[in-house]
Amino acid sequence: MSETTPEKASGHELAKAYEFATVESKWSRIWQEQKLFVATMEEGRPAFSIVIPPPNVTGVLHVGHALNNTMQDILVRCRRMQGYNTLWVPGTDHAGIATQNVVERQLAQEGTSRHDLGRKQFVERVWQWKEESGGQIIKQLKRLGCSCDWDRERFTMDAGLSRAVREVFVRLYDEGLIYKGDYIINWCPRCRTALADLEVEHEPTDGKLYHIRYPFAEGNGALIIATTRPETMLGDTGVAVHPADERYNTLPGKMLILPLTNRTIPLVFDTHVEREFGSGALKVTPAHDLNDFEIARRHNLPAIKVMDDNGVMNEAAGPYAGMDRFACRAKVVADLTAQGYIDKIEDHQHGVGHCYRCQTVVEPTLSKQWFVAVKPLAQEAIRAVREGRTRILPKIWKNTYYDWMYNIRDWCISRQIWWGHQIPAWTCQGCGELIVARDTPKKCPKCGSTGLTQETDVLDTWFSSALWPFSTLGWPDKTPELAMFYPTSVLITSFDILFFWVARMLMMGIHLMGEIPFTDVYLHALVRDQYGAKMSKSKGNVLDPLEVMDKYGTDALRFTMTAFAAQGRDIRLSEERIEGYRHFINKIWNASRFALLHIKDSPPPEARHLDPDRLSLPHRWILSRLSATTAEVTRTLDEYRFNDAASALYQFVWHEFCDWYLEWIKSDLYGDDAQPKLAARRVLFAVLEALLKLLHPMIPFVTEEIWSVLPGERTSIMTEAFPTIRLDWENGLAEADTALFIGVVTGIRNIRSEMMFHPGAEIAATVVCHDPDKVATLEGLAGSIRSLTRTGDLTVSQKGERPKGAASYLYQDVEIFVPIAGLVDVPQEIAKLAKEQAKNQVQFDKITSKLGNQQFLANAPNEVVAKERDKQEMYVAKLAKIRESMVRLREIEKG
RNA sequence: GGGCGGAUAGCUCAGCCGGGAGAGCAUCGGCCUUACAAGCCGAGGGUCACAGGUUCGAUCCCUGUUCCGCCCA
Repeated sequence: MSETTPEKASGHELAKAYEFATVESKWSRIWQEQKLFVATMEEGRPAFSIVIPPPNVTGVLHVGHALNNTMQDILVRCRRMQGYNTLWVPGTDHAGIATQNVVERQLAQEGTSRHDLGRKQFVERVWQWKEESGGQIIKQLKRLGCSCDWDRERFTMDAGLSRAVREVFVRLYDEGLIYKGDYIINWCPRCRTALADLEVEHEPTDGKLYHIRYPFAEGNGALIIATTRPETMLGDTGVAVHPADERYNTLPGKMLILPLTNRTIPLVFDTHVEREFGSGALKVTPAHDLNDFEIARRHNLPAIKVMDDNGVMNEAAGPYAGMDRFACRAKVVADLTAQGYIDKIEDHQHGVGHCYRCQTVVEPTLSKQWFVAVKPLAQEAIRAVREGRTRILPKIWKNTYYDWMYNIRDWCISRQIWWGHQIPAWTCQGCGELIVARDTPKKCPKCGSTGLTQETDVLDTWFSSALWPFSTLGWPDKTPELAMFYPTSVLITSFDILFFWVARMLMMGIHLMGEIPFTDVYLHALVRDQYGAKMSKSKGNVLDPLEVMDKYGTDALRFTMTAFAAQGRDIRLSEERIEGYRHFINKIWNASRFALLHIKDSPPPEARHLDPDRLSLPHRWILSRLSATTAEVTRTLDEYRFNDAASALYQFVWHEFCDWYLEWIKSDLYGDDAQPKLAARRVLFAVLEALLKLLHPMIPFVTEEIWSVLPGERTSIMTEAFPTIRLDWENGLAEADTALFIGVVTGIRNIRSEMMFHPGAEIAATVVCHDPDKVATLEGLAGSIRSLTRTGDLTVSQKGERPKGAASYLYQDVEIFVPIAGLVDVPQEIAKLAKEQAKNQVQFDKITSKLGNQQFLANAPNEVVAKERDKQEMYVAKLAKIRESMVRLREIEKG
């Protein structure tokens, strides 16, 4: 890269206001045209890789994506600048149910349906939709500035990934880890598909608890069972009680009559019955409840399905056949009441499962489905985390991960929809043989029949996402990409898909690659609105990142996200915060404009050759701060403490570089003295370059724009080396001297402000300090102090008395006086000092009693004790000064 | 029912291995000072939820309580 960018502004000037819109679109285009995001694969360089958590192809960018991808981009841009071979793989997820729903809604509007179209045409139609309107989010990620290698964009249904899916399916089937079986699964009657346990959301719902009388088949009396779903009783094949329950232990072998059906069902004893719930007797509906299914298995009870795939009662429900499940519930209750079987009905709150895609109440149903036996895979995945081969961060999530992994149940992976990877299994019409194969078989290997029908179900979308870290790198082929970039360096995602995705990637990666898919997992918070509510369109509290970018600029959004990325559970975002950080972007812009006024004729400095020993205090200080800030940014980013990195930079740029350094060196920059002027220009230039580079990963657009107009031949700032720590620049003495300087300047300004001097008015000031070193330092800085405080006469001395009629300020042991002829309100000054005295006395007493405590002296570390002694000394000096001043003031008061 | 997290300035949140309570925003006062009013200068504001305990010393560690949020069943 040696060419300069064609859009380079002329004359090294920046527009008066930062116009983010044009700048952002310009750089987005140039970065992509120049292929600056394309992964490098050079020998001898360390590798850094991330796979993007693939957003749904139906998705549009929301603030969660903005947060997630900003974090990834920061790391990727930073590592790229640090010289790593860097790859960030982008892509989208086919989102089976969600996408199918979108297209089905379209069809409904056109007055047709997927069934009218047929499977083949429907799937074509979905592809068409995907090509035309899917993947909007990719454009939006580009707008966010994400430096993904866009040439490697993947889709979970593309040819390569589909091949990987088939390969995995066949391998796991051959290993006996995938099987087909009858089992209770969660059924969504609206989507008409099975769901995995994870895809069911339990919501507390107000319902009723129905206590129903089941009469004994022989003799009088009845058992009372309690249920929240009375309609399922039509499928009851038994009643269970706990074997140790004294209420029922005299009843072995009894039969009961199931009301409304007159079926006779047995009473069984099972230790899984909760004795405290209801009457302690449980109706057993094996075809519509997971626990009942397991009880039934233990007692050989049959299963009767009473509902069809639409949630409508079937023939087995007898007279209730054809009724919707909820209508049936009402009718069953009415009939039971009429026939005297209802004991009582109570209000009851319980968790009801809803489909995570459409919120329909899920029905547990007995069904033939495909499953992954995940237990053996989970064991390996647990071990990888236990042994620290994969780190889960923040570590509070480790236990959640273990809990889930230890209690994991087989994963239902078949879905009765059309959009997805059709299961590579065929049934022979001739002999009934089940064939699972990578390539579509021509004939049955057993009987030779060509009458093969493929399984109609498709796989859970998460099955393909679980392969993402290696399928996107070309697996099952052995590619150079896999060799260089697998395992990936870090996965950054939100904690809510720890189970859905992270855990499954770990299982699949370890099993199929023999190696973990990523060394770090960083789980970040969910973004909520300013009141802590989850953002949702129905609540209308959505902050649309696209609107935010239009209004405040992408960098403002990105910096806000970075500043908010603290490790925690949620982030409350409000527009004011974004606005606040837009000001920061603007501040950088303006500071750069100022710098450019002074460096526009300068050649870029060789930072390496800056020798702090030959520079004056402001330069020694800012270089020291620059190195410290570089260290802080580097360290915090290594630890994923994005917010700390952001605040370190915010503090440095605004409050150190702008507020102090720039103001401080103005006298040199505007002065006539050539040597200090040149030094100021060189250091200013070097520091500006460094801070732009430090900021670039967080706010790429504004930094690139400014970079491009700096003097000298410029290529993209992206290709520059990230600043490194300069221990030779770090200078504790310069920092201490500057703290003193700032303390004194602030003191004088404080008096000016308190005494209501006009900001333009010139004043005189006297600074008194017993410490000769400090006096010497301050004398050397007198010129700067005067110009930053508009002071004409400034006296610095080791000994001095409080001038008559002067306002005062105390910075540590430094006394500052500003004479105010006749303006000083003596009683008010005395009151001020009294307050100050009280405050300091409290601190002094605290320290003194601490130092008088033998236990403290014996137990506290020496450095803590020494620190306390220093503080005590400082307070002694400070209190002496206050007393002295008060004496003088009292004398004046008396006249 | 089991588990996890949170409670710190008006708001949103930092606060590492226990050693003088911080930031941003908001507020108040003064300024269009030649990079920036999207700015500058100055100021005020906290019983670190509550009650115990450990310790020379607790916002921090331990126990309990209250409230809020989340996950799993």
